[in-house]
Amino acid sequence: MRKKAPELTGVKEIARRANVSIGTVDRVIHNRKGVSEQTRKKINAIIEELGYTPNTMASLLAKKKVVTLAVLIPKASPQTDYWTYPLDGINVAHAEVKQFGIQLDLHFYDLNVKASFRKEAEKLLQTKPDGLILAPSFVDESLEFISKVKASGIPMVFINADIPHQEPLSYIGPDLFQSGKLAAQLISFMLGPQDEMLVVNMSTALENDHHLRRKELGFRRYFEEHAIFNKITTLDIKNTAADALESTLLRHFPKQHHIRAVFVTNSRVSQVAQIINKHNLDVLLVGYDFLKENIRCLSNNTVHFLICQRPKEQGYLAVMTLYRHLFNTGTVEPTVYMPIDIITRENFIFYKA
Amino acid sequence: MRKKAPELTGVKEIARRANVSIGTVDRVIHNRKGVSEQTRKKINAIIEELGYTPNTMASLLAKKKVVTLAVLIPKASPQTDYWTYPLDGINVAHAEVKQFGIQLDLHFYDLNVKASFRKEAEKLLQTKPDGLILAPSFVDESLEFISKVKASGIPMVFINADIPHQEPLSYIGPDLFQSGKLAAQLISFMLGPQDEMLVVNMSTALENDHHLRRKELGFRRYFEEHAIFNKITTLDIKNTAADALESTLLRHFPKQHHIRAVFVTNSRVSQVAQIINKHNLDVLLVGYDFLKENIRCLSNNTVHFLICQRPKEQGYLAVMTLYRHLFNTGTVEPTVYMPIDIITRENFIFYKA
DNA sequence: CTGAAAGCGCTTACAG
DNA sequence: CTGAAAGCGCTTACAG
Repeated sequence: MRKKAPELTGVKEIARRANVSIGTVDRVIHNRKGVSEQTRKKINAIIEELGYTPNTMASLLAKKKVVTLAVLIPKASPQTDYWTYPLDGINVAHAEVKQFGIQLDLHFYDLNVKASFRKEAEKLLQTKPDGLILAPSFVDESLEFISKVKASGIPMVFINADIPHQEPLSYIGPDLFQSGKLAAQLISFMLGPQDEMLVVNMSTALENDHHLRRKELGFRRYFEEHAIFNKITTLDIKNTAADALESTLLRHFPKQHHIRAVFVTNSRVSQVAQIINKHNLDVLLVGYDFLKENIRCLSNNTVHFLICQRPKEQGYLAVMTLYRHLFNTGTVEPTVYMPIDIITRENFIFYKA
Repeated sequence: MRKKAPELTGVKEIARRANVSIGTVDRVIHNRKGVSEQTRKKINAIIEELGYTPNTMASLLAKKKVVTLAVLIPKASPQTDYWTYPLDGINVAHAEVKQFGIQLDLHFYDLNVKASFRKEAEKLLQTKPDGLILAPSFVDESLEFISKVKASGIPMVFINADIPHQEPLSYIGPDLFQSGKLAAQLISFMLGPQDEMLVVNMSTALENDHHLRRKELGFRRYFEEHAIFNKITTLDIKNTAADALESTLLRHFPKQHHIRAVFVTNSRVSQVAQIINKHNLDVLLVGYDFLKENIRCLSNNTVHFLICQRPKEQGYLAVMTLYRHLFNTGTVEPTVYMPIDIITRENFIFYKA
């Protein structure tokens, strides 16, 4: 680690060459008004010639900016720790950028209580953040909130679920349809001519249904595209209590059943696994998300494939995207679909969510 | 974005409270000698009380440090563009940290020419870098080089392949054995009782063989562990020319063959795919790496699974690890096994290598 | 063992 | 339209 050569650099050198003060150079660099066209041109030419790029650290230091990023996502519930992962990613990213004066303002809502979304959204708006990370689970409530955010010009990143026609700064999350197709492909590898399939949509709340629907559509599309005509039955389960689930499920597994595979369209696959295991049914089970219970099912071979879309990375990228946007570092993609990862018993140990 | 409150912070505030100059505070912060035990204690107490952490940007700015990271990896060859990915990752990471005065010193060697490794290694050492990223493909040559690097105290990160007992600052790469097990699991899903399997190790050079061997071992281990006794035949192919490959391969696919699956232990799976396709053999094909030719085989359904270990991320993490080490930001893991990703026709579009 | 001063490269009032 | 000066939080000689 040696010192740089001590010649003049940066604004000073530009100022020297242009025969102006560094203040004027600064004005040109930031396109501020109050500079004659002539000096502006001269200075820009020198900047060009020198290939000058401003020193971010010096700039940040002098500005003493402190920017607040607000986060509004579901809280992790006892039923599922899914939302701990995006939060982890948000915190990791924050650790990397907080030295630039970025602070977080975290808000969590209850996925079972719409009112909690409204309340946190309201609180959040009071603080006038410089950027927002939103998981828009409730469509109507989100739409109302989004319009307010837009009105105040706060840049916004959606994670985990998109809402059409809202055009946030960026959407970072899964392509649900495609993940359904992937599930279908995995199952298709091991499908005999007589085998049937079950699609299980489990959700107490109706408002999340369209997500599950997208996955199911992708799933069915795959077989259509490949002219595979095995029978597929859909099961919509609203009562997800253990015994209700068990009786519903068993009704579809009669003595002489031909069901070879079950596709559970969300992270509740472990509940299905338990029942299938209990009754010793020999089926291939595919579901979603790298959760503790699900990993356990992978280990004991009751779930065979988990599809996962890097929830942690979604949180990480959301912060980084806002950082890049607010500090003018690099460009921002309007849509970032996460890779669709396949997790099995043999590769989950190295997976990092 | 508002200004911070204008109270004193950092070294100045500490100095004020301790009734010393900021110079003395600086000495204590960096454990430099020349401070009485008494003042040291007093200052440390205040630092503790304030929960002070130094401002990295200010520190970096004042230091004007420029640190050089040397990179020694294979060059991408016409046969395979694999090594473009780690390089991509290295460049992305560099873009993120170059504002901190980090520069790269890139060196590439030819995987078919050991002498090229020696030569580049020699050149690299002349420049006395502050850190090194090494892909140690040739074991003996690497060992020699590593001992020199160690002697000069340069911190070193291995990527893509490990060398036992060298204890670099960090190894970032795959667990080959485990990836072989994963390949076995994928194949096992679709294996009938009479089905046989083929393991194909393709390599002109002997020195890379132990890598392929590790994968094969993992592959075989899986079946042992699960008491699956389908026949597995190994094919070691040194002459990888198209026609030689074809005739060797065909010898193992007689008219009444029972070979259901072929596991190619490296990225040359597309060469096998071509032959299998040409002769209309109906087998499941599993291989390695997210390369253009391989993706094409995924698309036309001649290769079914590609196993991939994020070469780009390996490069990215290598730079970040050295950065963290040299700038004392965060901790460094001695071994970082990459996730073992499964790529199929239905998820490769969102994969980012 | 300690302090005062200059400086890193940029930004921000303020003065003219 | 332009310049001179102070300052961001830290580091580095240098002086004592």
